[in-house]
Amino acid sequence: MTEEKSLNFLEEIIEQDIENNKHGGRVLTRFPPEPNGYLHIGHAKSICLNFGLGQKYKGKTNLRFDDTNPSTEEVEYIDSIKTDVRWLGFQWDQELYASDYFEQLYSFAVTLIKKNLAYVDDSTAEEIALAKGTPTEPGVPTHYRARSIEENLKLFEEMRAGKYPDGAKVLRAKIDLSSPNMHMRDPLLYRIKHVHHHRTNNNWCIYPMYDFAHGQSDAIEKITHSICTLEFIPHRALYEWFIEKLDLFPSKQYEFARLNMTYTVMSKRKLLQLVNERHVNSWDDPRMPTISGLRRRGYTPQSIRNFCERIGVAKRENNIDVGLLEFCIREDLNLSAWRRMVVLDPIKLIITNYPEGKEELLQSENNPEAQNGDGFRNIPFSKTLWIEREDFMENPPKKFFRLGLNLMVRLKSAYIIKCENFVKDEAGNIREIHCTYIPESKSGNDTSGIHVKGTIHWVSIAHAKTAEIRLYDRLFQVENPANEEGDFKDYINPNSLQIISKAYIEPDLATTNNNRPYQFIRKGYFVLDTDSKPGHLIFNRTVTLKDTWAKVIEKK
RNA sequence: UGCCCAAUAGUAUAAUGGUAGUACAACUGAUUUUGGUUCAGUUAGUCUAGGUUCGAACCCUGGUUGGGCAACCA
Repeated sequence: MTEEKSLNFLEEIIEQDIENNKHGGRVLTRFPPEPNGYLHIGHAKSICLNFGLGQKYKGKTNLRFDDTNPSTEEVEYIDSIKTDVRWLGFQWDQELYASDYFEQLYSFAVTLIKKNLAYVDDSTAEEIALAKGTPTEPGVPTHYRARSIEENLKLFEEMRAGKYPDGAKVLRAKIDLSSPNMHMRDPLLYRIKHVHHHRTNNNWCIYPMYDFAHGQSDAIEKITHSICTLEFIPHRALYEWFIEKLDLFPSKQYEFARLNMTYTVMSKRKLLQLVNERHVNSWDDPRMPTISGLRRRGYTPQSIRNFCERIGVAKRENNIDVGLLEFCIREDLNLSAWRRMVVLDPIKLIITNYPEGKEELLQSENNPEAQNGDGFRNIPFSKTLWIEREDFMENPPKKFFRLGLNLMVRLKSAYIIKCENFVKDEAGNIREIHCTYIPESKSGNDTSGIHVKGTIHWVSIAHAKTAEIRLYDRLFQVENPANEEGDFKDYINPNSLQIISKAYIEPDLATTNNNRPYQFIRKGYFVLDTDSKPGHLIFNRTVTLKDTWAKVIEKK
C-alpha cells in the first residue's frame, strides 16, 4: 500500500493484520457508547476513528450500546447518540446492545463457575475493597473464595432468581489477589440491582460489569479491532483472560489517547454539572462541546471530520488547541456561507449629497469564494445608513483604514464616501456621521480613479430588518479548567454569551428560514438558532472571522 | 515508593537505524471592494545520562517528568 499520508499506529496494526491474513483480512470495529449522556467532540474523535477505519479497510462498524448499568441509562440518550452519529455522516452496520447478550453472558459466568474460575462473594463493597489490598500490598481472600462449585452454582442461580437484595452478593472471577494489576485481583463480574432496564425490563435483577460484558460482546460480534481509550489499558489483561478461559473469538483491544481541548471540559460528569447547575442552558447549548451543541452553534459535520483527521491519533496525552477546531469550521464555511451585511452596534451615517428619498438596488455576490459566485442578491441603498460604531474614530490611529474626519472608505458593493463631519450629543457620544459620496465610484462601474484601503459594511435604515444575535465566546477563561486549583466552575467565562437583541440586517436575510450558514461580512459566521421564529429571527455566531486588525490594536 | 503507559517546535502529529517533515498558532510581505480568503516567506523541536552502531528521535540500560491503576461506573 503506497500512501502519501503516513499511517497512525492503529492503521499500521490493521495493515499488518491484513497482510498476515488475520481474520481473512476482515476488519470489523465498533463504537460502544454507554447511553448515559450526550456525545461530545471527544466521542467524535472515537467515532471518526472507528468508522473511518471500517471504511478505509473495506470493513464495517457496529454501533453497540454498552447498556449494562440500568440505574444511569436512558432511552433519551440512545436516540440522541444515534442522531449524532448519523449527523456526523456515518452509517453503522448493526445496531446492537450489550443487553442483547445478557443470557449468553450469564451462561459464560456459569461456565467460569464450573471451571472453578468464579465465585459468589457475600462481602460488602467495603470489605471487598479492603481485601483487595493496595497497589503496593497484595490482597487477601475473603473466606467466601473457598466456596464449592456446587454452592456457587446454586447461589448464582438464586441471585438471578431475585432471592437476594441489592448488594447482598456479587459474583467475582477467581484470578490472582496478589497481581500487580489491580484489575486482576478477583474483579466483580455481576452485581445485584433490582432496577428496571430500558430494554430487558424486569427480566434481570443481576447485571454484568463492564469488564464482563465488553470483551465478550466484542467476541460475540467477532469484532477484529476493539479500540478504546488509554484508561482501559490495565483492563486488557482481563479482556484477554475472559476470551481465553471462555474460548471465544480472539478480538483484540487497542488503546489511544482521548481528546482534550483547550478552554473547555470534556468529562460527562462535568458537562452534566454545567447543565444541571444552569451554567449553560442545555446539553445543546451552543457553548457546549457536545455534538448537539456544536451543531446548534453552526459547526458542520465536514468541519468536525476534518478536525478529527487533523488532530491525529496516538497514545500520548494531549490538549488540542481549540483554535484548530475554529480553523476547520472557518475553512469549511468560507467556501459555502452566503455573505450578508449585518450591523451589530449601529451608528447613523448620512450621505449629505445623496438625494433625499432616492433609492438604488445594488447587486452583491452571495459568495466570492464559490467557483461560480453562487449568484447575487439585491441590496437597497439610500441616504441614511447604519454602519458599525467601531468603524468610525474621532481620533484614528495610523493605518486606520476606516472612517474619521476627512477619511475615505468604500461602502461594500456601493460607493466611496468621505467623512466631512460628525455630531455629538451633550454627553459627548457621537450620534451621526456626515459624509459625501462620489457618484462615479459606484461598485462595478467605478470611473472615479480613487483607491481606498478600507471597505465597510452597512444597512439602509429605511429598509433594514432586525434580528437577535447571540455572540458566543469560549466557555472557560483558562486553557485547562479541569487542572486548575479548586472548582473548575470558578473559571467559567462570564462573557461566554452576549445577546444583541436588536441588530440591523439587510432585507434579504429576513426571509431566511433554513440551516444555511451565513457570513456576516467582516463579523463572522452565523446560523439560525433553533429558537428562531419567522417574526423573531435569532442568529448564533458560529465563529468570528480571523481579525488581524484587532490583534494590532491589542498590541498597542 | 508496586505495576502499566507515554515523552519530537507554543499545540498536535510524521520520520520505524541514514536529509527531523506536515498542520494549526505566531511573525514578515504580496494580493484583495470583507483588516476575511488566497499566495510567498520567517521563527521554532528530538526530556536526560550512558551504551550498541560507520551512523540513533528510532535499539538497550539507568534517571527525570507527565498520566493511569485499589467504583457493586463505563
